[in-house]
Amino acid sequence: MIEQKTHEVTVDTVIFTIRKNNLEVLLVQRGHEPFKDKWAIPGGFVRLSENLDEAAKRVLYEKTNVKDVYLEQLYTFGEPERYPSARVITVSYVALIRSDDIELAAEEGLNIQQISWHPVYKLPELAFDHIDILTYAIKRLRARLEYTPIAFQLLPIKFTLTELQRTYELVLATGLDKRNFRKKITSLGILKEYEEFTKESSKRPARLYGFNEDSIEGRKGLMSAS
Amino acid sequence: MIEQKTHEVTVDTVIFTIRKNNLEVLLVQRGHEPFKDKWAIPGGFVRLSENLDEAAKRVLYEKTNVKDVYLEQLYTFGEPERYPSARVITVSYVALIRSDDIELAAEEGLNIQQISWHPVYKLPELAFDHIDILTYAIKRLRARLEYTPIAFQLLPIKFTLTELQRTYELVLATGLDKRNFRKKITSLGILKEYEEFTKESSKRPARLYGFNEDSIEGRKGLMSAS
DNA sequence: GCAAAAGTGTTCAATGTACACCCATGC
DNA sequence: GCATGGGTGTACATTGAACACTTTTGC
Repeated sequence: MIEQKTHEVTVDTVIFTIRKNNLEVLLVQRGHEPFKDKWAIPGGFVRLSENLDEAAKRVLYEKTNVKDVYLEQLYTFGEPERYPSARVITVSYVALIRSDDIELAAEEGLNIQQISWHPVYKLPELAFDHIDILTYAIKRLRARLEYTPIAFQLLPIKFTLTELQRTYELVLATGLDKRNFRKKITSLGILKEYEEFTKESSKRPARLYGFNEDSIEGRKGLMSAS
Repeated sequence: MIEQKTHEVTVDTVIFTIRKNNLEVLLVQRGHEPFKDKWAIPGGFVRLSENLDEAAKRVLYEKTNVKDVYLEQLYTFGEPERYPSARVITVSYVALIRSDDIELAAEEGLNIQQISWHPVYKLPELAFDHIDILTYAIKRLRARLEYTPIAFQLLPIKFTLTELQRTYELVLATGLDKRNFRKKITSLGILKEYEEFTKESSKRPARLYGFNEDSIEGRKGLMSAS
């Protein structure tokens, strides 16, 4: 690589959602070199006036028009050669959003870029070292899910226990026992029952639940495969 | 703050050891402004030719003359005002070293700096946002200790079970039951027994143990308070 | 009345926790 | 012989895992 005077600092945000019965991630298709036409995790330069979290939030908002979502710093990648012809250090983030909140932004600028969702278990070829970032993001997401009530961030405000279980199964890529799942999740005191039921389905209506905001932090582990 | 063209990127490494029956951290006393005379976590700028881990290793080696120690990236701090008059983003690391390996380096340069160990539960006033970094480092260290066989990194190659337990207790800041501790730790298959015993003590000799390198990764949780 | 998803309990195994006494040594 | 830290086992409680049938609805 060419030696130069400064580092560039970017944030890259891995944005997950549950969509079409899949765990999906938002990617942008690059409109120019390097890695033209390859897919990349949305990111951008950190402005001098903003902190890292703010930069990640800004990128997220620019791409999806959502604010106030779950956002967590993941890891900082800084191999000298990770970016061709410049020293770019990237601070990666993980974000979780509810798919019904989303309104995807068209990418401004000269080259019209594709921006779209991809199932995490069936990814296209990615630019830079983004496959490493994404792999690590999935690992972190799984670890978080087993410790903290984070799945709610991926679901609508009101959801059924079956939908919640499905979310766990999609993220953990495993099957879970229905009775054990319900026993465990209800014993945590993080759910509130609504006196409402699903209607649309042509089957037995399911009770709707929500996340109990009071019950903050520090819970014990969840789930194991069945 | 003054707007400027680039970010600076540093690494700061929180170096822990067990010393004098304490969990201690290595700090340098600053010889100049800003924060003259305040204590700081050892750090340095990331060179353009090295990756982040290499930068952290270099800093560690410069201060302590040790190599090949446990080193893990912690978190990246990037508040615009965290550093006066410049935008400095720091990638923090945690390192664990065996106190008997250490040979503290005198700091080169114009101002002679103090470099010394401090008990983590009795710290001096720190420069910048270093108290935040250190607080987070302790949190991470505790979490790691409960999941992975990391305590060995803080002990001599050969150690007694009492020393190992003491290490857990110092890091977790809690008391542990001797029998339960021994039952648990020996059941993990990560220890090897030596046919050697302590001699120096004026009490009953204790068997020495070592870390079994074969038993790699992915173990279950450890310990809880008694 | 039947197809389809919702809902519900018990048994067993594994793990965690509490707890007290004898042992080997140096002095 | 005594002071000091080393070393050991059992009973109970909690948690996790396996497993199958009844209920409610729309058609």
